[in-house]
Amino acid sequence: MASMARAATTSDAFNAVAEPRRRAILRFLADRERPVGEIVAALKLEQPSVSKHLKVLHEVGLVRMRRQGRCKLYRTEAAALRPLHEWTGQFERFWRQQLSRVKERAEAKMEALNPTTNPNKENL
Amino acid sequence: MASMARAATTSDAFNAVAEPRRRAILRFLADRERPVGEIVAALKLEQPSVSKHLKVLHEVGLVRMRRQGRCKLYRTEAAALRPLHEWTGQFERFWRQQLSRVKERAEAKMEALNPTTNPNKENL
DNA sequence: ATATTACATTCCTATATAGGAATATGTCAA
DNA sequence: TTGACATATTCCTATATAGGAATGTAATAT
Repeated sequence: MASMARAATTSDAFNAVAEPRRRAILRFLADRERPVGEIVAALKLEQPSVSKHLKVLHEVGLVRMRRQGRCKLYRTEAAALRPLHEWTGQFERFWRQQLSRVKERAEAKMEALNPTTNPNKENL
Repeated sequence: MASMARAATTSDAFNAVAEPRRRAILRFLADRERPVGEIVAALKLEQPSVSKHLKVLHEVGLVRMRRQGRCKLYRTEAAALRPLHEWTGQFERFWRQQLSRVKERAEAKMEALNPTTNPNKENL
C-alpha cells in the first residue's frame, strides 16, 4: 500500500499495452469480435492466459465484451488507443527534424564531394 | 531465469514508456538537451530516481547522452518513439469507423425525430 | 591534494505481475 | 438432471521493478 513497486497493468492503457501478447490480442480483435477460443487457437496461447490478458484489457477499456450463448465475444475498443497515438504524436515533429537534419548533412556532404551531379538540387 | 514474471522495463520502448515519470522526462527532454539537475528541479523528483529512469530510457534508446564537463546532457531520441506511434496508428481506421458509425446513428435518430430541420443533410 | 558539484549505483523492501496447474463458474443440449 | 463446452478464477512461484537512504564516482575549482 505504501510504495508501489511498479504501476499495475490495469492502471492505464500504456501499461496494458506494454505486454506483447496483449498487443497481439488487440490486433487480432481489431476488425471484428471473436470468442476467446479463437484467440487461443490463433495466437497459440493457453486459455487461462488469454482470459487473464482479456481481463486486463477490459479493465482499462481496450476491449469490449458481449455474451452470446456460451461464448463471450471480445472486440478491440480502438478509441481507447487514441490517447497513446496522440501522446507519441507529440514527438513526430522532433523525429522529422532529426531526419531532415540528417538528410541536409548528407546532401551537404554529397555536394562537397561532387558539386555538379546532385540530381535533387533545386537550381538544376 | 525460467518464467519471466513481467517484461523488463528495459526490454523495449513500450515497457519503458509505461511509467508516467519516464513519459514526463521524455517530454521535458524533447526539444533540447538538459542536465540531470534540471530534470530533478523541473519535475520535482529525487535525483537517484531520475538517474534510474534515465538509465532505463537510455538502454532502450529513448534518450541520448553527452558529457559536458561535470554535467551529463540528456535529450530525447524522438525517432525511437516512432514504432509506438505506428503501432497505435494501425488502429486509427477502426476508431474512425466507430466514430462515423456513432455519428450516423445519431443523425439517423435526429432525422427520425425531426425530418425537416437537420442542417447537415446533403439534400437540403 | 582537497573540497565541491553533479550524477550513478547499491542495498533493502513492498508490490505487481505472468505463467502453469488445477479448479470453479456459467450456459446450453439432451 | 446430467453432461459437455467455453471461460474465468485461484493458488503458487520466480521475477522485476520503483522508491528511499546511503554511498560511490567522475570532473572541476581552489
